[in-house]
Amino acid sequence: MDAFYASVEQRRRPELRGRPVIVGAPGARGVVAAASYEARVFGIHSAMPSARAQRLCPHAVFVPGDHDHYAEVSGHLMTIFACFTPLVEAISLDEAFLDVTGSRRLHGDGPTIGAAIRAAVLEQERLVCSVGVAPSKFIAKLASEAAKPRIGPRGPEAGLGVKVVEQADVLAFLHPLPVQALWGVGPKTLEKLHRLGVETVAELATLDERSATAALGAASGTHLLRLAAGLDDREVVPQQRAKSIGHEETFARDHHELVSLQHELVRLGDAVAARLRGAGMAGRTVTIKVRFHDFRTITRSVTLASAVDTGPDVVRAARDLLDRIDPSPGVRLLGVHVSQLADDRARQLTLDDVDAPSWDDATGAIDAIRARYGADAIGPASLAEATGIRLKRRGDQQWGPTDLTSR
DNA sequence: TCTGGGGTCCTGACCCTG
DNA sequence: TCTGCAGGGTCAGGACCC
Repeated sequence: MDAFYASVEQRRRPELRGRPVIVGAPGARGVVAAASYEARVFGIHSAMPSARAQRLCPHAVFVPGDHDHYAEVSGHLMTIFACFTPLVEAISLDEAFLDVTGSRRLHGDGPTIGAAIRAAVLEQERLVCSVGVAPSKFIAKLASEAAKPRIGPRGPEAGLGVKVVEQADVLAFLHPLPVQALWGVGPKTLEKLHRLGVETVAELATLDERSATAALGAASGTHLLRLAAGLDDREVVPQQRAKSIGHEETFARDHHELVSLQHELVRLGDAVAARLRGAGMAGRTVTIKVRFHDFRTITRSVTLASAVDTGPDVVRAARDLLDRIDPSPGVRLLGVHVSQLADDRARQLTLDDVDAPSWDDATGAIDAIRARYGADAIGPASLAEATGIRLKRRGDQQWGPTDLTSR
């Protein structure tokens, strides 16, 4: 999808159409989640600090993110895609790979299907998307980038909409691209490649395997060499299961004391546990992430004897890890993640589970109350302060703190 | 100039076990 | 009983993606 979050906001608020729109949190610690093409004219792009975006375009409209709504729209899009093939692999809310090999008899060749998908998305969702048609996932991804609108000297310019790269044209398409176009080449890898004198994909393709793996590591080096040669045999895999679930939050003000961090930990841990139960999963490894004032980031994890999915269990494990951290330099971010996920029916019972009533009974009741009255209707007693309970949940502002005075 | 949040994957160090 | 080794699991950090 093109500028997905911003386009969705412009769709539901017509007064924003044609104006520079930035989805994200304004303020010192916010970043841009998405920018409309009108905002991109000013050099604004996603992941840019909001403060800088505001300087570049003071009249841009900042819109707080609404993850729940984007997820709902994403569901509609995936339903459209599924009309063309059952092999749909969603890679984010606004991108998906479709294997249409078996759909050609019914719907036509790749370019025909690509054009039909664009038309269906425009007609049913009033949103614009770009399609890459190619023999492999990674070339299709690059082709879709090439099909997107771009910023010209006179503002946003329409893109191709559908870009087709036939098997015979793969190398001609791929090799002139800058090496950072490859998936897996970020700032660090780019720096290493530049040290080897590699600027383009063609130059990477001429590198011998020993030099590549020595500079980039065995897995990364081999992988990038294959991509540079146009080789990618990864299949489209529908409905991949999540491997971890977590929440993290940057605070409007740094925390210097363990007590206040413990409160945040309860809030985050309870939210993660609720999502685990919502997904019907439980996890064995609990990880906390702490980012200090100077941006130094550490993680601490523990693997439990059995998988957990209740707030108290997740928080207990996370709190043991947090208690070993010295927050006095100032903590700007705290996160709680659970991994090594398994179906919660596979959860192993412990002696604690024999006692009645169990936390299973309580969490079932908590989930039922939240389903009926909202996520804030019930929460851990330790959070019920004078300010009231405020639970972190998916759909909350996700791109930075909203209010520098709220905490 | 200041760097979010939700993820995945890889690497290396370390420990335990056979 | 001690030592060396290989393999697997855990832990921590880093890089990358959208």
